[in-house]
Formats: sequence, C-alpha cells, structure tokens
Amino acid sequence: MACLTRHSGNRAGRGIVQGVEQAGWGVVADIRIEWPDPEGQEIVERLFAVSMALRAHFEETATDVGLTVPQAHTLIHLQEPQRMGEVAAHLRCEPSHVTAIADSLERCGFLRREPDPEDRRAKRLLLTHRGQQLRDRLLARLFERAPIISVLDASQRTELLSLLRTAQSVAGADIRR
Amino acid sequence: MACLTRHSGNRAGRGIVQGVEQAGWGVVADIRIEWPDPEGQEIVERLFAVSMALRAHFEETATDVGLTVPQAHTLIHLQEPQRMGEVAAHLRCEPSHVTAIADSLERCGFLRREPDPEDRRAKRLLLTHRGQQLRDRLLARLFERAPIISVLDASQRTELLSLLRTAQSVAGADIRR
DNA sequence: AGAAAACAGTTCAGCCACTGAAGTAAATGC
DNA sequence: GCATTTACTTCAGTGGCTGAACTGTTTTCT
Repeated sequence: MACLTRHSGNRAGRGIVQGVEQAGWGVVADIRIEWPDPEGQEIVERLFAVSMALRAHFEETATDVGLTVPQAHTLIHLQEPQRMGEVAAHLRCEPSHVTAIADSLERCGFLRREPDPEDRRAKRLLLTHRGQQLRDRLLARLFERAPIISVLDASQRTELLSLLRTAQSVAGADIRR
Repeated sequence: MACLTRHSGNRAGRGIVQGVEQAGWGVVADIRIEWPDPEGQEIVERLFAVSMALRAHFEETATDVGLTVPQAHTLIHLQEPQRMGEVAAHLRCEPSHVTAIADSLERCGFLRREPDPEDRRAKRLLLTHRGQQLRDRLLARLFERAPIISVLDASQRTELLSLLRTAQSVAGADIRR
C-alpha cells in the first residue's frame, strides 16, 4: 500500500521560494477551493477527513501506550522478525532512519537486533517479550474503538469497499505508485 | 474539515523513548496488521491509499507551478483576502508559521499584507496580480487530470458520497475534531 | 475613563522527522 | 580474486513546525 514519507515529496522540487517555513502535509487535507464539481469536492474533502480521523486514532492509540507513531508502526510491523532494510521499505524511509528507530526501541527493551542467519551483513529486528506485550496492548486498543468504519453496517461496508476497489483498479498504477 | 498538522499529535505525548528519530505521518498509511476484520482492514487501507494519491496529486501540481505544498495551499485559500489568523486556523498551524509562509510569498510578489480595516491589529493577505495568475494556473492544473474520483460514474460517486456522509455523520464530532 | 485582560501578528530559539553522504563489513559476479 | 553491489551505521544538515516572549491594538470590567 502506497504512502509517502514526509520529505519524499519535497525532494522532487524546492519551489520558487527560498527559505520558506512550510506548513506540512496535513494541510493538504483541507482543500476548500471552488471545485468545478461540488460533489467531487465533497468526496475529496470527506476522504481526507476520514483518513485524517484514522491517522488521529492511530496516533492517539500509540500515545496511549507510550509510543510515538513511527515506533508504534514499527512495533506492529514486527509480528515476525524483519530485516531492517525490509522495515525501511515498509516505512518508505531511508535505512538510516530505521537505525534510529530501532536504536530507541532497543534501548527501551522492546526489540533486539539479531544477525540474519542467511546474510551476515543484515540484521533482523525481533520483539522481546516486553515488545510483544506492548504490541498486543497497542493492537487491542487500536481495535477497541475503531473509528468511522465501525459505524457502517455490513452492506454499506461492502458497498464502500467495492467503490474503493473500482476507483483504484482503474487508476491503480498511479495510486500504488 | 479536520486535518492535523505534523506536530499537533506529537504535542500530546512524547512517547516512552527519548531522542528517537521518527518516521513521520506518512507511515500510518501503511498499516499491514492482522486486522480482526479483513474487510475493515481493506477499507482502511484503500481509504489511505486514495487520500495519499490525492495528496500526491496536489503536491505534484504545486511543484509543477514552482510552489511548495503549503505555499500552494495558502495561495488557493486566498481567493478573497484573509486575515492571517484565519489562514492559520485554516492550515491548523501556529500563527507564527503563517508569518513565515506569508513572508516567502510576499517576497516573491505573489501576495501582500494590508491592514485589516476593521481591526488595526490584524493584517489581511491578498493576492497580487501575479499571485492571481499563479493561483489560476495552479487550479487549472489541479483539475486537468483529476485523480481517482474521476473514474467513478455519476451513480457511483453519489453512492460513495452518501456512504462517506453516513460514516462521518455518526462519528462526526470526532472526525471534525 | 482608566486599568487589566485578551488578542493579532512578529521574532526567535529550538525540536524532531527525515535525508544524503561517507564509512564498514559482508556478499555477489565475472 | 578483485571489483561491484548490498546492509547497516554514523553524522551532519535541512526544513516544517511549535512555543515563548514581545509589540501594538482592542475589549472588558469596574
């Protein structure tokens, strides 16, 4: 599933203006322009709103268990041991950044590094017992009060899913990068 | 429409771990966990994917015309002159940040500050002629190849909108903050 | 009316997520 | 068996963004 890390976009071009302090990604969610097509505009706005709510829910949950978002995300991803490079690909960030995240989680005793048995250059991250426990708590809270989606009934959810699939199957290549 | 600026979440809590370098927001879009409900999981994933595609489209368009995302967003918001505080509320960032954005756009001649006639503490940002032109170009390109939504036919769009409305009307308070 | 409080914007210091380059060690490929 | 690629680390730097302190203006309270 495609996503963009914070700087992945800004890499592409710096903009006319130098030395600008910028409002970040979140801003894009708040498009209020005179869309030529009001229905389309509302759909876009609501899609953004929904995804923001999901993000907010995730972050709140992470904070609840004492983690930051990327820590939580990494923890969740480590259901099975993963090589650091794989984690970087998953997070869509530079490997060097994973080093830092792993450092912090290791320092707290939530994971440890072990050499990859198949490639001695590589290291695999695996959860400690404490890490497993924290991961379980995190997931439990994440689903405890699932947002938005949970208010739709079964047929509505099926319908929504079908629509999203349609939208993405056509423009699929673009969406998934 | 609710959105979160990058740090608005991290303000809430710092996480157990100190000095951690973190993978940012974008990461959240990439949840691959053993959701108890596979259909719900797919919906969430696809919602994220769609919103990411929208963001990417917006950013690409901004870059095309030589702007960064927040510059573009501010420009778009300035169809009519707006007080800086209003812009900050719109961007959901600190007023001091709007100062910097306005500085950069003013330096490039895309907008200027004028005192608010009704409150001499306040300043209103308004587009110059060049700013207007750039805004027009930006919007034109933004709709030139509208992403995703455009692949749905009329009835599908109506249906999607209806579902999104339902989802948000129930959880509305949370979603819109 | 006059003092106190609230408020709009600016300046500035600093944080933190993230990148990119340089370095080390191990694997791969002719 | 040497050159190239690959996996991680280290480190410096960038840029978005916050928060506190300050100026000047408006509102509020008595």
